[in-house]
Amino acid sequence: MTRSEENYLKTIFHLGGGDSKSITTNAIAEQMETKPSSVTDMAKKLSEKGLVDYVRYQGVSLTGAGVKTALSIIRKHRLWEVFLVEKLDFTWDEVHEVAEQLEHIKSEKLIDKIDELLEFPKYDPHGDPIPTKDGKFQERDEKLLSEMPINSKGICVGVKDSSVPFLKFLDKNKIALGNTIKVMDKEDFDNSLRIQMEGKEMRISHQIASNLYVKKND
Amino acid sequence: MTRSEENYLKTIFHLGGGDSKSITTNAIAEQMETKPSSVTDMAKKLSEKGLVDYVRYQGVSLTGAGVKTALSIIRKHRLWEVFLVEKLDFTWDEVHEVAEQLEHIKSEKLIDKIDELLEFPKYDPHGDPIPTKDGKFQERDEKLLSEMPINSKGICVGVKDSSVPFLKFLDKNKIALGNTIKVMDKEDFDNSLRIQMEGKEMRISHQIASNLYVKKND
DNA sequence: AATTAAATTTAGACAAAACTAAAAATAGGT
DNA sequence: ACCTATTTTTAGTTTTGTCTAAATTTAATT
Ligand SMILES: [Mn+2]
Ligand SMILES: [Mn+2]
Ligand SMILES: [Mn+2]
Ligand SMILES: [Mn+2]
Repeated sequence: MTRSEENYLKTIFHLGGGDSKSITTNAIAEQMETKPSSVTDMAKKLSEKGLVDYVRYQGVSLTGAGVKTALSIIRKHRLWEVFLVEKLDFTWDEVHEVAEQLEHIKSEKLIDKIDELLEFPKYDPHGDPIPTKDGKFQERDEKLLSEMPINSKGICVGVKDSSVPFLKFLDKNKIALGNTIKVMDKEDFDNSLRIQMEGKEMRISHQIASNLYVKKND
Repeated sequence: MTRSEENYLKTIFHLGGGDSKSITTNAIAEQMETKPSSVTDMAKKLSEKGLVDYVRYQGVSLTGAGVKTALSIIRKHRLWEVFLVEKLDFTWDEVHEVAEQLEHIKSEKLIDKIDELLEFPKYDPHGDPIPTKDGKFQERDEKLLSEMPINSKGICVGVKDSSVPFLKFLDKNKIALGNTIKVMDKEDFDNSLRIQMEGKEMRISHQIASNLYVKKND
């Protein structure tokens, strides 16, 4: 399994190709910042290896083996992100780039020991669930802050957009995972929200609210 | 800097090419288990980049920049080995293979933080010195056990051969770095030694004695 | 059903890193 | 100084992963 093959499988999974949904070569190319013709080549190769189902002009979806491989890469990526934050004091906007490299290290013992050292975390620094060794996901009942009704309360548990600028913006505005949130009011005009975060009142644009995951209280 | 280029620089350094000594393509090829013609190709490329001095039919030696790069890879390799042993309970015969991968991770912050987490170790699990961030080596006054005079005492500080079979042999015979050693007697016939290790008497073949580094007690 | 725009694949090329086989240079021995 | 064995390089090929440009298929519109 080459690094490139692993990256393709991971991307296809993230685009939903794990649910036997067909993902177009264009979508994959755009996500990976490469050309559709390169994706076609790789689709053939992965199909040969039994990792994807590929029908010409129709797109690809992951086979069982493909899902399993994708999940193992994602597991490694997220565990390394936790490691970097918890053990080496990286900030949550710094970890992704390094994890993109570390996720390709081949040693089952290594990642299992990292998992143990971290005491088997369930979520990564961005609130994304970490698949277990046998490829199970712990889904969480969460919704976007923008979809919470007025007067509802919850806890901030994840980000949808985990780009560096967004994460830095959240830091600057003291918005962190684990914070309590109460929706006070919605502005019809621009869909902005008035909320209480950790008791402190603030105004939040729709852009922000639609990229924050909240776990609703009861 | 590609992974392959880094491996070549590291190998040339280990073969002595850091002291402006010329290393032959054959020697490099043998060490890397590749073909001399492949080494020639890479010699040209590294020469183009100013990392080695290459004279056709004469071999290569590292430039200043080449030494600096090689040392940074070796530093990473050895720090990761310490990490694996100290933080993840790997044995000293398991670490090299994984470190061969980890040494190529590109993040200055990562390796500096690992260094800090380990409290700036000076030697790796095999007793090899870890270069500092600015490329300095802490050499140690050590000699091979086979060269110690009768009745001299010392401490076991490193292995010359760090192959898996040798390391496992040492484990099995309770020979570990840090152990005290006293040379009792030498057998002229086969150059074997009678020694005391941690007070316990044992017999050691020349093969073993010539692959163990000892720091002599003044 | 025919036309056309968009998506996708094919064909051909390229760079990196390796290999094999042939050619060239070096070094040792007479 | 010449011959020869060894070392080293060159030339040409392969594999992986990418690209561009051209051809093909699909899907949408009339
Ligand atoms: Mn990430
Ligand atoms: Mn993440
Ligand atoms: Mn090693
Ligand atoms: Mn070592």
